[in-house]
Amino acid sequence: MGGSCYALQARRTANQVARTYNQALAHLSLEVAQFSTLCVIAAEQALSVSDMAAQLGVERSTLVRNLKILERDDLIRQAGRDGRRIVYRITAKGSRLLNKALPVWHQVQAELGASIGGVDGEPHRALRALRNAARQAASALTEA
Amino acid sequence: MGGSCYALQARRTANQVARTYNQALAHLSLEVAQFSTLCVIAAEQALSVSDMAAQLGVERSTLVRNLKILERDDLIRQAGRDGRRIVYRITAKGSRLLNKALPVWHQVQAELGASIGGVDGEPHRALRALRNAARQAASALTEA
DNA sequence: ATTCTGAATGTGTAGATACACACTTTGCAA
DNA sequence: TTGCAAAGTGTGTATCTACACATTCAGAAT
Repeated sequence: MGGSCYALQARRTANQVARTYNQALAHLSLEVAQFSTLCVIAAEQALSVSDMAAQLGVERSTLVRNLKILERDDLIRQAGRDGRRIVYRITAKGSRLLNKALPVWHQVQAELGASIGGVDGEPHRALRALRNAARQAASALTEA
Repeated sequence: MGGSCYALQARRTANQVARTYNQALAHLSLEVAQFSTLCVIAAEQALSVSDMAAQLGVERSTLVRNLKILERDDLIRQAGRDGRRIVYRITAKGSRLLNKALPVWHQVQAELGASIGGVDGEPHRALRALRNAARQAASALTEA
């Protein structure tokens, strides 16, 4: 019964996938959540914290704590404010780390893709579909 | 680039799905992770903590902390040891809460299923495929 | 100029996650 | 019987997550 819960299935999958990346990235003392955040900041889109949170799919307050850790480790820094917006930029140290992490990330991506075997974008589609369904369901349930 | 990361996609999806369930369960002060754990214990399979952890797809040490919270809230209790194994059982309070949570859970499941639209088991298959791929990839990368 | 509204960010608190390490018990082997 | 290896469980530490609430600031209305 509980085993068919979408939340449990999704969490199990996310945990296992994250563990796979984290094991590969461990020697760099970098977790995949931090890697993703670094990638967004390195893209130099000058996003606000709120926009980054939306792009990463995490709560804004969650991202604030994660950014503090990256800043503490000197991987990113605040690059002034754009009005109320705070813009972060990647540091030289962050760029070096990201450059070391990228080939590792590519390797895991390739390994995962190979294990899945099917079309490359297929899991992405399934995940996005489930995510969107969850958003819709949340709205539907809130109204009721 | 980072946006195509399987880990990010899986995490975003898991977070969004969990949020949907959690919002629906909020009035019971129950989170979906706790709900899943309660379901496993209510099944009365007399599992060890390690086996439960495997079934739930979380680290054993993670489950230990989660069980402590359920025990603190008087929803489960230790039902003696079977050799080295510790067996937990659901309490009367836990059963009452679970009975209140089940219809909510069913509603969210139904809402999610409707939003997905396709065959019911389809997201489960996609999630399981990705999970297994991650396990395989982890093994492959560890050997290398 | 003052007030007010809303946007953007930060904090308190609490749970979820996991790696590394430590402890306890069991069963087997010398 | 004693010692040891493995199974099972617990703890230290750190990160990730998010809701509720607080704070700060820009721009608009009066």
